[in-house]
Amino acid sequence: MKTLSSRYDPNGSESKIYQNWEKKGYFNPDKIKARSKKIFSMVLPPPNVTGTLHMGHALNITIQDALVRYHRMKGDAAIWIPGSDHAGIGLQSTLEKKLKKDGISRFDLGRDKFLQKAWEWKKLYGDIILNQIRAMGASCDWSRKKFTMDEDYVNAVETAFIHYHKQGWVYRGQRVVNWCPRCGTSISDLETDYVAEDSKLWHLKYPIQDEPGRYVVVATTRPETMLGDTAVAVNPKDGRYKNLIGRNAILPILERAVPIIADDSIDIGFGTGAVKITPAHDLNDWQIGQKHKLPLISVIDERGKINDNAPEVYRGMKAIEARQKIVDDLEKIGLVAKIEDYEHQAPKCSRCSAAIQLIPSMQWFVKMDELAKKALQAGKAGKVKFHPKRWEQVYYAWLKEPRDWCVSRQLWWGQRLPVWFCQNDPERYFIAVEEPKKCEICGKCQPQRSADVFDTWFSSVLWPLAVFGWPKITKDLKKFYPTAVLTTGRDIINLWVARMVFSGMEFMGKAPFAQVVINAMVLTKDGKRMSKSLGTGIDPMMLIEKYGTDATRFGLAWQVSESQDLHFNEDNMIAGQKFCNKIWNAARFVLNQSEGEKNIYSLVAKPKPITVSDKKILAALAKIAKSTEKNINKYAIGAAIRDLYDFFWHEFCDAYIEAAKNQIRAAKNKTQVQNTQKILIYVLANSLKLLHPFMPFITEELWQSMPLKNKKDLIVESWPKL
RNA sequence: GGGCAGUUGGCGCAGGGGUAGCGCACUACUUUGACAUAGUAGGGGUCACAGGUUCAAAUCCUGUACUGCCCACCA
Repeated sequence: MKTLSSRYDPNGSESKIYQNWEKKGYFNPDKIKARSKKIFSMVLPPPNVTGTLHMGHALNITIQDALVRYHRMKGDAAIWIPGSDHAGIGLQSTLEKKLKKDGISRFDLGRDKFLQKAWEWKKLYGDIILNQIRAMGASCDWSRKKFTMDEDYVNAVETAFIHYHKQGWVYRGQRVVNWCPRCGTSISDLETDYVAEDSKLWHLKYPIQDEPGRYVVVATTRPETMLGDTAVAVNPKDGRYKNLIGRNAILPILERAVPIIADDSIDIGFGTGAVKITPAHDLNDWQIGQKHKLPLISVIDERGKINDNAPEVYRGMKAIEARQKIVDDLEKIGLVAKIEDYEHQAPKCSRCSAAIQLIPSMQWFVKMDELAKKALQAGKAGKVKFHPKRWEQVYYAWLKEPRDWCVSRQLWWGQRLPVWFCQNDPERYFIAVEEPKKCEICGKCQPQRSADVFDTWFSSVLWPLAVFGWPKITKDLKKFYPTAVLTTGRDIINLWVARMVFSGMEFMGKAPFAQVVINAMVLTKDGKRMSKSLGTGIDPMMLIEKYGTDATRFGLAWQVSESQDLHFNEDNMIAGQKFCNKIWNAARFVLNQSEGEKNIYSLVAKPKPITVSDKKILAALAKIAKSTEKNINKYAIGAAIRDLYDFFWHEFCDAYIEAAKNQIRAAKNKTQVQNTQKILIYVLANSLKLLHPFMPFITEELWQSMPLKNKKDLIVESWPKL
């Protein structure tokens, strides 16, 4: 083994080893013979093609790859499907930001040209991402990779929508939605971040009609919405206002009369106990408006500006500008009773951070009642289990009271709704996948397809079905659905996981995965969120170049514990690098012992211990094999790798290898020497197997040099049974 | 406002009713035929705080403080 240098260098060998695995088809279970009847299937949560992979992805890939490699070695038909997500609003807003730097808006380009640019972006980043996944050593089946806008995937999306439509769960309606004026689209509650902002609570005096000098004082954080007020509401139990109920207040400036109504939902203790009601621009007010049949006066448009329903002086102003002007104008006429400092939770677009406006808008919805019930039942029946268990609370909390799902977005990048509007009667529409030859409404016109696209998640939630060919009942779908385990971040339990469960239940009658593993979140060393914009992000590729893939994977896995977020520390990659070196050199020593001898040892027969050290190391090996398996089955990969480290470094290298040197020196005959050598080979070989799921490259490389009989590549070797 | 986590040596973390552990960093010695990205030996912690249960608490219970995350339409 003179060819092995005393330092392990990952850079030369990793990509060659990966190519060899891929070439031999090991990632595709159709190409290798399963040794067990079990099937282990998994889908990679598809990364967004918005940018490159981050440490969170790296951790997730490390964990998943360890799982799939373990099961492959167990002899299961193991499959792991890779792919990527078109990330509707995410990519569109990223691309628009980039265009803006060149002074171009998407409207300057037009839909077709913009989409062309989006596809170029997708190609560029999609390829980068796929190469990153490879560099991580991920043993996923590239022959089956998917993208959420592949032709067959779009078909799956449309099929799902039409199915919901046939069930009567799809409806179109005007609702107050979160609207991002920058992205120009509705966004969901889940895409809205609330940011604490120092603001004011303005107490405004609304004169009572026919009673000069009397006022009702309302408290608001958004005075500009006063332009669209259609009522003032008080709690019916509130003694202060009892005699005002049923009368009218006059909106100042506008001189418009609005009724004073009673509603139980009003909190007597907050502000003044009287609330201005703006059904068009507030969710709560919308509901009150529905209940009391109040008119809807929209005063803010889709660009976040005051529209023509407002007095001329305010028209065209941004909402925030109008706010100041209205307060000034009211102060001039003495109708501001009080201004309090107030910390307001201001809604922001989670994609672009623009201030969200609530505006009424025509959108498409999917009713959640039946679907949420299915996901809830799947959980309660134990068909979907969370690790750690406590995350199921998040899942249940949301499913208990889900809002109907607004599935339409006013974006360009995405799958378009299969909805067609009649040109002669634009309020009427029908649903069809293919471009219709004639209008199903009037029979004459050439109907126009809706410009809306689906919410990104509408397609993402079909991932575990669509990657296997659904809606076609393919061989893959039959064989690999449902998957075994989903590993993902806690931030998308509701957005993605819960909805995948009901999609699977609805379309396949089975939950799409039995286990959900919620990974630790990778934070900076100081516990801050890693983000490119803050400059706190770390590129996993940089670590791979610096330390090698195995060391990077080791460093990540080493830091993982079940319950904790992970404060990323690069020192752990150094530990990984050192560990690789340790494995390398231990192997060098062991292989030197058997120099010149090839293909002589068999792992089938366990060697006989002679000395106390022999006994100890064989017992320790049996123990670590058992605990590693147990840890993997519990998804405790951090515990698994930490125990393996201790075993290999301390019990094998520090204790046994040192003892072996003495044993060989002190041996009375050749048999005794050979027995020690045999144990060294045996323990090393099995250690390489146990380490392989976590550190695939160095273990495979060393395995190639092992003097073993009937050896296969390590990736498809059998998991040790000791 | 509700919920969930965390608080253990300088840093990052594991453990978990009965002499406090790991990696990195630190100190001393060692280039001996696997490895100086190493070995041997060592220094360093009243396990956030206050009560309680117990023969025994870092570990279980209650409360407090701080940190972080999630959920929620409080105008």
